[in-house]
Amino acid sequence: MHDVLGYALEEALIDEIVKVSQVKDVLADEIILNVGDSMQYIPIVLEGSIKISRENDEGDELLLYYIEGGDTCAMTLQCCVRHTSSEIKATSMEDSLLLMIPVEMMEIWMNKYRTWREFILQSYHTRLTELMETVDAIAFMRLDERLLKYLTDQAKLLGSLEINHTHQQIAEDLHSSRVVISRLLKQLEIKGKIKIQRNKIILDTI
DNA sequence: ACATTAAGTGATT
DNA sequence: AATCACTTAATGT
Repeated sequence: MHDVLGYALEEALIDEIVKVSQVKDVLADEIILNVGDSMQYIPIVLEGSIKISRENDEGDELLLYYIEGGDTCAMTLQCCVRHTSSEIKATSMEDSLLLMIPVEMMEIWMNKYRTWREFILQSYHTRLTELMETVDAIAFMRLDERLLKYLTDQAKLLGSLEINHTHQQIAEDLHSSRVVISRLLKQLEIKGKIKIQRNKIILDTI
């Protein structure tokens, strides 16, 4: 744990974190938090990666951003502090390790530890920056560009050039339809940017 | 061998 | 770029 958080947080705080929080194992593609759920814990990703997406009542989805090692989710913090239910859905992208911190510690540590305040503010900032990046992508990029960005982002995050998703899953993340994604992927394959296999897409470079 | 699920295709809006 | 209707291919039992 020290390797992920130690650089940012002071010793006394880390000691407290160890005392009150618990570690949770999640498997790949597990839904950690659904829209409407409420949170008793602030999760911090120790290992692995989490995907944060928006979802409406019809089940339409849109990927917002990812959370990696050492990061926490701004939206979750928000819904913890205000005791409202979640506006977002969190899904693990691979087997991951989460550090679950009881909500009530949030306020106490905000007053007590400067490094905790900075950690939380920093987290808000990076989440907001990432969110703007995806807004840009949706507003200004053509779908084929967005798709390629999606693929390279996944590859970077999972540290693998192979992406084990069906066209359907990709379509859901990008809020498009399966046929459209299939066709765009075919075009990318013809251009030599990717190779397509069943349940799998391979890029030759990031 | 058969059923199920993923991916490809042509036509239409 | 989305949707429909249909085909083909891959995979599990």
